[in-house]
Amino acid sequence: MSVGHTAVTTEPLVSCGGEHEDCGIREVLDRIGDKWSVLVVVELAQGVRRFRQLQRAVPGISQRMLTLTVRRLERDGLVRRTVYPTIPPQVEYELTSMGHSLTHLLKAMADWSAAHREAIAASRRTWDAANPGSGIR
Amino acid sequence: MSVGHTAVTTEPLVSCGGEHEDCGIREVLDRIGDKWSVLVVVELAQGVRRFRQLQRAVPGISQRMLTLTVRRLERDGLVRRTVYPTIPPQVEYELTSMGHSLTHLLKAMADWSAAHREAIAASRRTWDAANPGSGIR
DNA sequence: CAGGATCCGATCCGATACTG
DNA sequence: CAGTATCGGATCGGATCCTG
Repeated sequence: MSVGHTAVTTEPLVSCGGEHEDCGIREVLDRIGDKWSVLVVVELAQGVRRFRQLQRAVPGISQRMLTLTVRRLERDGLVRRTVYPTIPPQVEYELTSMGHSLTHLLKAMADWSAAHREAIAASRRTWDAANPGSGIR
Repeated sequence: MSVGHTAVTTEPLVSCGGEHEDCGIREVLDRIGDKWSVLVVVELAQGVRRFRQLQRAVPGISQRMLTLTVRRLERDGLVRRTVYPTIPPQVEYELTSMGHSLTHLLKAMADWSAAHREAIAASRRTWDAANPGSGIR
């Protein structure tokens, strides 16, 4: 029963394939849901980058995390790593075609975020005011 | 090392707004990038659910995590929680309109995952074979 | 420059016990 | 049924030091 509100109930059209429990959503999040991956991918969407260049472009990331992040992206086939045996060493990172396809998904996330950021922030303020000291965040 | 088509470079068209560092992507991931949120949302996309019903529908989730997950979703305005003061207590959870809009994004994630799952798995196998004992995963 | 190795605190999450 | 409270292990990520 609808509770007065709009409740258009426009047919889910969502979820996975019916009664199937999980789609591949968790797999995507396991891959890019960490703290830095999407930021690195977004920067690489601009073009080829070297290691230090990436680190400067992603404020706050440590060498350790940049290394780990870029290694995982390479392992998944989203990023191509090219080493030039020069002195000092030079390493270039760039998105693969699969990496580029991912940026379309990131664009969709950015759009959704922009569209609902205000509403979410407002909902949080309301909820926090109604539930003081709940410990939730 | 080029795999198939190399560098079509179809113009990023991606990223955020130019030189702007971060879009809202990280905000989205901070919200639904945790272990259980998307699974709960996907289940709620099917319709109204009670607490135990949700827990049974999402295999492996503990009461604690279900409570925390559903509370955060409620706080963000993605889920509406309705309490019926009966004995035993009855609580219903359902997606808000904003929650339903999120399912479209989840659909996009599921589609991308399905389209690239094989390629990613293959890339991992190749990488793991070429980098034994790297510790990366 | 581009990392590898190590230490360590913060956080996440599962298991368990208890409550109205 | 629908939670709350507490404990502890596992993982994540930051800081630092070292190397070719």
